[in-house]
Amino acid sequence: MDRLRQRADFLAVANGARVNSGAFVLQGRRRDDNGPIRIGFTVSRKNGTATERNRIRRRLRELVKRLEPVSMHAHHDYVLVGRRAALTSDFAAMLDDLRSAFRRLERQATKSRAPAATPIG
RNA sequence: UCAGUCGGCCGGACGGCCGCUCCGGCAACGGCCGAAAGGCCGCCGGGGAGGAAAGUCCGGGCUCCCUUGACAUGCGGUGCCGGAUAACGUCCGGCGGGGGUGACCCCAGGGAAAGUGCCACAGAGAUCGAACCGCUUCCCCCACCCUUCAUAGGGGUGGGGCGAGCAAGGGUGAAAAGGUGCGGUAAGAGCGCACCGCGGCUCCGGCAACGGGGCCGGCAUGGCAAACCCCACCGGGAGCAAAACCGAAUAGGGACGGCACAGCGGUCAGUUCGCGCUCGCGCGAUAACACCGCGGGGCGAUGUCAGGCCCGCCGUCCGGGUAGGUUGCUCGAGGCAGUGUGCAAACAUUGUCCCAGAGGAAUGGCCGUCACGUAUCGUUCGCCACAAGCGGGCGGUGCCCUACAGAACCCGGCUUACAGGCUGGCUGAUGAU
RNA sequence: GGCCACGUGGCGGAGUGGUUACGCAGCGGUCUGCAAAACCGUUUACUCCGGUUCAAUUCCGGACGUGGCCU
Repeated sequence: MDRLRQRADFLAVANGARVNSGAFVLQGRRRDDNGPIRIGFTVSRKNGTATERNRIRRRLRELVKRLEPVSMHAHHDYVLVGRRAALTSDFAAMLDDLRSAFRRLERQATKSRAPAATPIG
């Protein structure tokens, strides 16, 4: 699993499907190549000072690490947008939220996109 | 003991599980790629946020641009004196002014007798000083009183007017032209005197800012320069998203080659071709270059008008350059300890250490134990006759489970934020000896 | 990360060392059968903390906030 680093990639994922949750927003997009899963994190200036933003991003990163890899699909890009609630929310509860968010994202993707784009993995 | 003041330092500790990043090792082991050199993953060892990393307010290094140097002008900054420093608006020592009983704190603290400007309202007057009320007085007029039997005359008191003198007092104001006291005068006034203040000259101390003394001047010179300005000193501009190297895709530029000939109308055309017949006339068609007219798209900071310039497709090569990558990137005016010089800031020297280098951005996530703090409950001890109250110890529980805050090229400062704790000097008050 | 600019009523927006215009909005009134429009009156402000000055929204320093540019 790679990290998303280019600005263009982030913008592309932002146009894909999205799912809101209490502490974060999950965005996802299928890529048309054979690369690995890539995930990026976005925490904007509105969420607090640099220290608080760092902490939000680290907790989100830890969530993804703990997540079962089955939840994510190969050659997809994902972006987690941090919210201020991620600073103080209970860690186990956030993990459950992330699992359900991935399931909802998958349903949304199959529904909104052309039927040819069947989920893989 | 209480209150205060000025510094210095720290800013959780230990452990478990799972991770991130950089450097080194791959001599050994496992896996993958590769013909090999070797690379990657696992593995082993080590490093991994701050006192402010912050604000970006100053000063440097470094890089590019410009001048390719010096001076002047302009613009910006600094501003008691001396020192420290690579430099500074920083720091240290001193001077002056202000505040505090004191330790100590605060001050952009050069020039207002070079010039210009401003000083609202109020007030008579706000800057080559002034005279509203007022004070004094010569003369004139009026009223009353005294003198006289009465008038005149004379004297007195009060009021008014003109002129002269004055600036004490009142009033206005942030500020009114030295202040206080005594003398002096018609009333007053530096008019005279003493002290204080101010200015000039001079002597002494000090590198200097400045301080102390003497003599002289009767006093002139209101404030604002964080208003313009004058004087002295300093400063070229931009910033690591600087800059250097490598370098896709797309568009565009240049060269070469190939393919096309491509807006419409006219001229070209008294041409050429075809047809007809009354045989020199009629009808129809007529390419390119070039020229003319009309028109389409694009271009100049904008609008209108006029004018100008440019205009197709494919391939190969060349140069610039974007995304992206690599470098810049951490050994430095470096930290710690000792010694010496100096009141100090600091400097010199010796020894020792290597101490973050990320790049949508690592240094973490989840827990446990302990310490600290705080709230509350229980218990116990001291002060007290008891109670209440105050203070302390122990235990349980809850909260915070730590404040402010996250390197982004690197240093020296300043400023701002900060739970809690440790520690040193000094001052005042009170008590005891 | 770096470099700039700006903070004036509820909103927009001038201005200046001496009691802050103007427009819209709000409130009250006149007019009207009731409204609208018009007219009259009226409430509300210089981001905060220090300094200079007799006096600061203005000048100086600091803090906080907002916006823009390089990317």
